[in-house]
Amino acid sequence: MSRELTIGRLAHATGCKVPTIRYYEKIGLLPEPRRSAGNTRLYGASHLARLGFIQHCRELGFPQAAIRELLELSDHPEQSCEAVTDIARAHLTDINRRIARLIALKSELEGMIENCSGGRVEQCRIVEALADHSPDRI
Amino acid sequence: MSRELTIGRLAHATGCKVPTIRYYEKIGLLPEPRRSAGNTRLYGASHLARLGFIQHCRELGFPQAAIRELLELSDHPEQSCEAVTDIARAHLTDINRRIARLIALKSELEGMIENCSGGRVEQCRIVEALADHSPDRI
DNA sequence: GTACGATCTATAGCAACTATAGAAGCAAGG
DNA sequence: CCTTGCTTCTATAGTTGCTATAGATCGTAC
Repeated sequence: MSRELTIGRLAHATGCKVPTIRYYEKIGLLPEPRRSAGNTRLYGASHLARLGFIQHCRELGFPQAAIRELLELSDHPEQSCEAVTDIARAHLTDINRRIARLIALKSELEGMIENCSGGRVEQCRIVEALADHSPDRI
Repeated sequence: MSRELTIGRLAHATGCKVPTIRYYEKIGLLPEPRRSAGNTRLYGASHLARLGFIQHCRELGFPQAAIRELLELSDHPEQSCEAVTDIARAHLTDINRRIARLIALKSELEGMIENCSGGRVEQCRIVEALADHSPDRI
């Protein structure tokens, strides 16, 4: 009769795995839901929304600490949203750093692969390049 | 009188941290070195080279399993280097995937930040966007 | 009533380290 | 010779973000 969800149904509704939901509860991202007589977790609409929020943050790559702050902020709608943009901007900076690094790796790897003519490991330019380690090469 | 290195000197020579060197030994990437009378690890030139190889692989983002294979291959120089290029190419594919994903995240984040006019959390477009979770949005 | 799935708890594992605690070694100065 | 102080040693726990496992119990359908 109730519209409450068991953990399995919540998982199905959000695409989040069951152990992950329990994990989010354990680390305090998701509040503990009420339990049925038989000790089964029962979730309401607020849990569904909050888990959706968490998932979207995770998909965007926000670390747990940032998600914790964002949830805290969204729980206090009367505050200024400056802190929210700060978190988002910090994350954006981090993403840009990671992109730059990956692009550098990409070209180094491509160069290595290109130079390899496909003989024996003995003459392999990839192995050679990997072995040639000078600390400030990158 | 010997040119052997203690773990600290090896760390200094490679820029790798001392616990990391012991960790690489524990997981079998670096062979166990001989010990002094007082049980101190003593490394030779081959360890230096191998650690350099490992570090370069790590800098390029190769996962442990790939490094293990690459080391194995470089220990057998008479084999064909096809397996080496396979590993490198697989890693390149992975890097490209990660770049694509990060660029997508970057634009989503940028869009969210741009839309935020900086009022209260209540009206914050970032929080709103995060709360709006539809599974195939990404 | 019984069989099957879902749920429960607690624990261990993954990558790839880093940090900590407490003991023991080693080199140089007084 | 002995102390001071740095290294090194081992073993263990913590990090992030989960995933997997074991064994017990619950809920439901037949």
